[in-house]
Amino acid sequence: MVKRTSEHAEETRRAILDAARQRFEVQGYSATSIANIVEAAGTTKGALFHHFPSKEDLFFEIWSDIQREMDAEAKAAANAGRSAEDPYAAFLAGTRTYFRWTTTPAYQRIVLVDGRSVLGLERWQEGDNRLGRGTVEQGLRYLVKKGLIEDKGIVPLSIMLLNALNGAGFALARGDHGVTEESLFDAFEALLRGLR
Amino acid sequence: MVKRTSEHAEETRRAILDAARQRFEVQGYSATSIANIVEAAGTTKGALFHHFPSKEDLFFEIWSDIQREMDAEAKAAANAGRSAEDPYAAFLAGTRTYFRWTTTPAYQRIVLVDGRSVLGLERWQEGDNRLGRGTVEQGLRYLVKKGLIEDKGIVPLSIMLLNALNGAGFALARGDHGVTEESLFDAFEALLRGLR
DNA sequence: AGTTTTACATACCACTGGTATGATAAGCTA
DNA sequence: TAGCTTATCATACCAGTGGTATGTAAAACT
Repeated sequence: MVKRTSEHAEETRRAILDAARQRFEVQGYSATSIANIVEAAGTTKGALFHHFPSKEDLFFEIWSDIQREMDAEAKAAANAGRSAEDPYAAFLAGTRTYFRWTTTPAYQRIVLVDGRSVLGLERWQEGDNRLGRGTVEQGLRYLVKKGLIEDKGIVPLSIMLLNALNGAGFALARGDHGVTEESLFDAFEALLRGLR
Repeated sequence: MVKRTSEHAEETRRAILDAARQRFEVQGYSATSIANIVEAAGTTKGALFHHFPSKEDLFFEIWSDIQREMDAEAKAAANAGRSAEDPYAAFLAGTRTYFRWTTTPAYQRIVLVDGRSVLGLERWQEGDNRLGRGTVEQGLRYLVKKGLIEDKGIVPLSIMLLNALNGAGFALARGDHGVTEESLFDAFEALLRGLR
């Protein structure tokens, strides 16, 4: 006998989201079937398609969740990292948090690898601009205000710095020869401070 | 009546590669079915699976071809761009060629988007290191030799610069607000020259 | 001339994401 | 409370997928 209260429906929804997130993270999107997900979630295809219009939409919701979590954490780190002595400190604290995220399997697999191919350019751009990049841009504007960076080309700069960190995260996770978290972040800091 | 000479076999193989490359470029990997490819190539599944062990292997061969073409062109541009006055010139010429490639649908869709998810981390890393990044590293070492850059952290730097260009290519292709080829490459040049 | 190998073509297979249809409990209205 | 609607699933089914097994004719080789 199955319950049909709205609270229980929310439980089902969460179970599906959690199971899918875990599978997407370790197996990737295409290797994870709907049957896989509902089995792990202890429910059926009917429930999944009742709560989500398609596998792609389910993925998008998980993708958005992760992006939001990352963004909130990075912003918090930036705020906590403010320093009277070094105006770069807040920005660097935020980017370091982001960098750490790019080394996690969840962020790599779901956001950086599969996100690009599953969601089209359009939705990817939307989320990308609103979250990660917007935060970097904000940080750069602060540095401009402090007179540490020229104010032309902030958008191009934010694009490049963010992607530089993405690549660094992968290199670290792959264990590329001759890279450590510190050496990577040192290089990033050198790039940033070189702009003065 | 079908010919069975080895030359004709090579034609068939090429027809499959060409058809697949075109479809992968405009539709992406997962939206392109084997049936699609063999229809466009004017042959059958039997022929495709005779020449390629799997759809993934077929993709890998196309991916490798594109990477090689790009790398050869970038190296040629770097050689042609050498200048007695500006030691950065050769490096910038090479990276600009790479940047142009990152704005093409073929490179974006096949190498930067689908390549990451279709091939695993392993094969992706292998190709990435051997081609694109190796070339950047080589260029950076030259700048070090000229005394323009500190010699610590060349590997991290090459990782970041290459990925910075990747992101720039996407931003340009997507028509992100406030980005042009020149503004992007100016920002890149600023990052590089800031390392002095 | 006879045998093996190459180069396909065709028929099938388990499985995929998605849909249509049921079914039952909860909520809502009169 | 009776009767109707809606939310929440469950099940049966579908066209299409990548891949395999089998068939077949031409070429190459002995």
